Amino acid sequence: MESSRFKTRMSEEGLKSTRQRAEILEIFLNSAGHQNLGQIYARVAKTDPKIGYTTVYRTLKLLTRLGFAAQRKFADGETRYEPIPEGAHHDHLICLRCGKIIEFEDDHLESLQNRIARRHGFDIFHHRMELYGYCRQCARKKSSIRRKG
Amino acid sequence: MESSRFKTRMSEEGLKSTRQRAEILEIFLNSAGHQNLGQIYARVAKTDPKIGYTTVYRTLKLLTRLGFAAQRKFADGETRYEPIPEGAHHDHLICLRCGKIIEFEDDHLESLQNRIARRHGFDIFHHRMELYGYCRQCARKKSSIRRKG
DNA sequence: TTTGAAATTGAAAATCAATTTCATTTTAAG
DNA sequence: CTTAAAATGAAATTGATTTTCAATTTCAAA
Repeated sequence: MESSRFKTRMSEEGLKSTRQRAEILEIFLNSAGHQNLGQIYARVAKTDPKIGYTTVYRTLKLLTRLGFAAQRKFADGETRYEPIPEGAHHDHLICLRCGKIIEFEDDHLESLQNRIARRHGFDIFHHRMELYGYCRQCARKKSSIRRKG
Repeated sequence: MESSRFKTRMSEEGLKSTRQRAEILEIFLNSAGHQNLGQIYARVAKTDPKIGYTTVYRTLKLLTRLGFAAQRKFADGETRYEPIPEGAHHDHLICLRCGKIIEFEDDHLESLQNRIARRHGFDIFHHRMELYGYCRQCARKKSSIRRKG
């Protein structure tokens, strides 16, 4: 379970386990990925209105530092958090109409990146790749109320 | 010349040509790409201290809307502007040590993106791709004072 | 060339998310 | 238990971006 890994990691860092941190992790992991702080706070507050926004902010920052969460900023400028999945690195497809965010993995992309980096003498640590457009459903409807991006 | 294209476009939009706008475009085009507002304003102010920060801000926004500039936000969160180059779309390699930003084009990348998008039923309008690591010079030195990213 | 409505400018103020402060409370090691 | 260190939460601060507004400038029409 993630919550015990979280406790272990906190202990290792000389940090303390608190009810608030446990609740925030719990809620964060059990809700859809790619939410902003306000959304996460709203969920937390619904469960426990005593927990402050600041604590949610600090806990998400901590989760990010300890590798349980990743902070994402897509082209709309909002800061979102997603639980870090077990598997490999992934990138994102983002629908400009409905806001849907889809994660994908692609080995060819990874190797192509390495080839490009080598060509320019770079030693790559990480990357960011986002594809913006219309998802299948939104491409069908041809209305054009765009969001984000 | 870009400045006359700029005038034409402004006229088309019912906007007015001003000394300030002309100077800002001039300075923007004649300095290195990928600068933030503060840096651009500093250059403008050196040429003409009467021009206000707000005007530089608004003009860069206008240049972006009219397609003369592109706004970029890399992983360090800073907002930068680059002149929009004639040629094809390009992506970025960013050095985490010295901050160097290199533009690159790669057709394979473009076609791979389309393949990925198709696989997920997306219709792609634009994308963002950034590779973060050490440039050749910084990879040689092995010091580790990281910046951005 | 003059006129005047509309647009622009620039300083200051407002906004807004992100972050810090600080008094109080809680945790957990000894 | 004790108690030092850490965490909490409300409020304040920061810093970048954006808006406001009175004064100025542009430019199309007369």
